[in-house]
Parts: sequence; structure tokens; C-alpha cells
Amino acid sequence: MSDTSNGSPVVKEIPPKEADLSAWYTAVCLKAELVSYAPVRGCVVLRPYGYGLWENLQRDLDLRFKATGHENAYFPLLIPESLLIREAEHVEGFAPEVAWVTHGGQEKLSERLAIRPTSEAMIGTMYAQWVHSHRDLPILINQWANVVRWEKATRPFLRTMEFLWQEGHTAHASAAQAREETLRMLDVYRDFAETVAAVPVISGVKSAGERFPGAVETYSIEAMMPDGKALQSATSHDLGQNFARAYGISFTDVDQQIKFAYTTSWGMSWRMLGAMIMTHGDDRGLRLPPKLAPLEAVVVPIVRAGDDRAVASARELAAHLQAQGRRVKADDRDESPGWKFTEWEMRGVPVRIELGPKDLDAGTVVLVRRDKNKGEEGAKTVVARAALSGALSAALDAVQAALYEQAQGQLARRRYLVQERDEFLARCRNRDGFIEIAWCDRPECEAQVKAETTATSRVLMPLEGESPACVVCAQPARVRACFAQSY
RNA sequence: CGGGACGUAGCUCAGCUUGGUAGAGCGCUUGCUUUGGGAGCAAGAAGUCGCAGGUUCAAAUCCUGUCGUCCCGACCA
Repeated sequence: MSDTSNGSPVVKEIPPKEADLSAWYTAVCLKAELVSYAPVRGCVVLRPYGYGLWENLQRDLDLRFKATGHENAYFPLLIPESLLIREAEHVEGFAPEVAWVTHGGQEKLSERLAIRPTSEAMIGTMYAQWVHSHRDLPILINQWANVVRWEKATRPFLRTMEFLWQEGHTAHASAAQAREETLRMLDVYRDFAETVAAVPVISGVKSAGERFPGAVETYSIEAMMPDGKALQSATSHDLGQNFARAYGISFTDVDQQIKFAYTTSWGMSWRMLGAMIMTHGDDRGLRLPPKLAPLEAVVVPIVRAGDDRAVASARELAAHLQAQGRRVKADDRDESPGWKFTEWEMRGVPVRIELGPKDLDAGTVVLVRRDKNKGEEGAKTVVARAALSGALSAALDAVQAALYEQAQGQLARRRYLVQERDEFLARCRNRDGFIEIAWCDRPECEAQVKAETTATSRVLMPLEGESPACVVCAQPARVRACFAQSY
């Protein structure tokens, strides 16, 4: 997928992806103008092109939330300490990462206010006020918000101190309904990742050690990055009655008994964009899936001396496509065509439409797909201008499909089902990818693996007839576990 | 939070060892010629050397502190 036709990088600030994924990733995020570092440690500015990605993610995911019966609302950023500490495990889990507001103006506050690291405490408190009867349930609310977590090591999208996400919070009358909701939203995330971000994932339940603080069960979708590390891309938590007890969400049921509600929470952040960037990018820069790309196509006019038809024609073409709802623009800047080609490839635009004198004479345009290498079969096609709309649509679909297919191949190559303890530990240490084994599901065993390899279980799945002994410790196996080093 | 590296023009970096007038390439501005894979020529503009102290006649250069970025680890959902 990468351009290795000549030794030097196309965009000199972007090192080869293979050589140093970290350096490649940071360079691409900055060069493609997705983000800039802000004058605050660990925070980034999401620039218009990066925000365009986020808006497209938001729009698609939001439709899916609405389609599953949820409504949006907004809750306060600041959470009184006394509320946050109500759920013991929850506080303990988040304590190291909470930022505190201690002063208002010159005046010291009588109670510290946490800047939300997540909103279970705030939303739980409100749900307690709103829920009295089984008739008030379920409550199905989502909020799009920013949160702050005091992180020590940060990277654009993957881990920043402040980040954008959505957090869904629901309350139900029964454990079964809460579990159903948790799994439903997990599947929404899985489908979104695969069909929109074109990032294949594995999904499943988390081990006890990897569970959200305060949850009964945590589920996640996990993507595999090119360096063999897993990237948790969304989570869905069945909170049982833990938070309902802590925050007093109770209701009178049909049997006239007062019961605690069952709650869930689920979230996807802009980290998903990081997964997408790392999964699809190549040595020329970003490759964006059409469904998320801020620009689906860019029209590059090619001017020739004494022939200035191309610019006007490109503008007209772009306007025509925009009228059909396409995210397209004409690049009429005073730069050479080659410069624009490189620029838009680096920024990941899925399709380029070239429009030069030859095309103008012939009534054609040239379509170039970003997912293909230069000179590769099908990379460039000449289409009649009258057929452009359909051809563009087909090309976008093809790019979307090809990116997913390539990513699926990468994932498949990094999945290993292992029977031997030594091979398991070696592959974990070696960062080979998802290493799957029959596993005992004991915290002590996981701690042992982590100490020896720094890998942890990412998700657990049902056993599929593997040997009944844990590959690590030989105790009875209860699940199939997928181990990996992770971001 | 520990180990390592780095902050000099918009970008990539040289200069620092051995203190003495702020440098290069790319980019930028203007003009002309160009334009189907990062164009050419000419002229021009542009830097409190991350920040704050200290040593010194003199600091980008030496010392201390601090802020930030990157890499490796620890922590983390």
C-alpha cells in the first residue's frame, strides 16, 4: 500500500510509516492539518479539517443513537467532589486522572469541583430525581461532550488531556434490559467502526482487571494497529445497580416494591479517528474512508498557456457535484497541479478529479483513487463528463470497500490462535497482534502475563472447543481470551 | 512519574565542543515565464535563538531552574 517507488518520501516531513509508526502518525496529524498542538500540555486544537472528520463521525453515530431510541441532552462540566466519591470503585479508578477546580476568582471553594472525567456521577444524580416509577423507565440519553483526564503521556487523538466524545447513559427497570442495551450499543459501535470508519474490530467482554471502575461488565471493540498494538475504540458498560445504589436511582415497580434501576453507559471518542488514521494511512499520508472524509473529492484544474478554460470548468463541475450533495471542492489556488496532487493525497481525499485541456476537448475527466498506488491498475480512469456523477459515486464506494478489505487483511494477519504457553508469551512480548488462547479468566493469571510480557487481555469470547486447560497456567479454561499489548 | 533526546525564520535543520555582527535549504511576498506528479528566473521580507534567572566586558553558545515536544518504560480505560 505504500509508495516505495523511489527512496525519498513524497512529503519530506512525513517519514515512512513502516520505519517509525509513532513519528509517521504525529507528522501526518500535523501536516494534514487535522490538529495543532495548543499552548497547554497534552491538549490539541482540532483544526477545521480534523473537525470535519469529527462532524461526520458525529452525524453518522448520532443517527444510529436516534434510531435506537436515544435523545441528546447536556449535563454540567463541573462535578462536586461529594457526588463523585459516592461510588467507591469509580472514584478510586479515576482519582489519578481527575482535574480539580479549587477557586472561583480569588475565593477558595468550600468544596472542590471535578472537571468531568466521565459523567456517571452527574447523570446518575439527575436520574435519581427524574425516576420514581417503572413508568419513567427506560431513560435513554446521550450527550456529546468534552471530558478531561490528567494524562501523563499524550498523543493526538489517541490520548489527550481533553477530548471529545459521546457518552450514552441509560436506566432500565431490569437487569436483562440493561444488558440488552449494553450489547445493542456495542454492536452499534462495531457496525459503525466497520462500515463507516472502515476499521475492522474484534469485540467482546473485558476481564475483571480491565473493567470500567464500578461496572458489572465492560464490553469493547478493539482495533489492531500496524505495530501490533490493540487500540480500544469504544466501550459499553453494564453498570448493574452499582451506580443506581450510589446515586439513589430507585423506582416503584409494578409489584409495588421499591427497586434500584439498572444503568448502562457507553462511549466513543475522537480516539476512533486515531484508529482510522493509523489503520489506513500510507507513506504518502492519510487515506480517509469516503464516509468520514471532509472532502469526498477534489477537482484539480490543469491550466495550459493560452488556455484558461480549466479553472472555470473545475468550479462549475464542483458546484454541480455539490448540488447533488457531494462534499467536493475545486482547488483553484495558484499552485502547480503536481503540488496539489501531492497535497490532497497527503490529506487523504479519497478521489481526485483531474480536469485539463485534453479533457475539456474530449468532454471527459480523469478520476484518481487515493487507495491505489500510482500506476496501479484502476488507479486512474477517464470518464465522460456526463457519466461523472455515477462514476464518482462508484469510485467512492470502491475506495470505502477497498480500505476496509485491506484493513481486514491486516487484522487477519495479526490474529494468532495459540496452544502453547511459550509461543503465547513470546508472541505477546513480540507485539505480534491479537494472541488468542483458551484462558482461565483469573486476575492473578492475567497479572502474571502482564508482568512477563506487558500484554493484557483485550476481550474475552466464548470457548470454541479449545483445550479445556488454560494455556498460561493449566488451570481449567473458561473463555477464549484475546491478549495484546495496547495503546 | 522514571530513563533518553530535542526546542534557533512558517517548515527541516546548521551554528554551541573552543562565548565576540543570526545562517542554509524549502516555504512566504512581488514580477515575468510556467502548469497532466511538489515548476524556472529575478528581486524582497522574515528570527525577543522556548521562557526565567545566573556567570561574563560580551551568551544561541557556559551554569541553574522552568515550560513544551518526541522516543522507551511505568501508570491509565
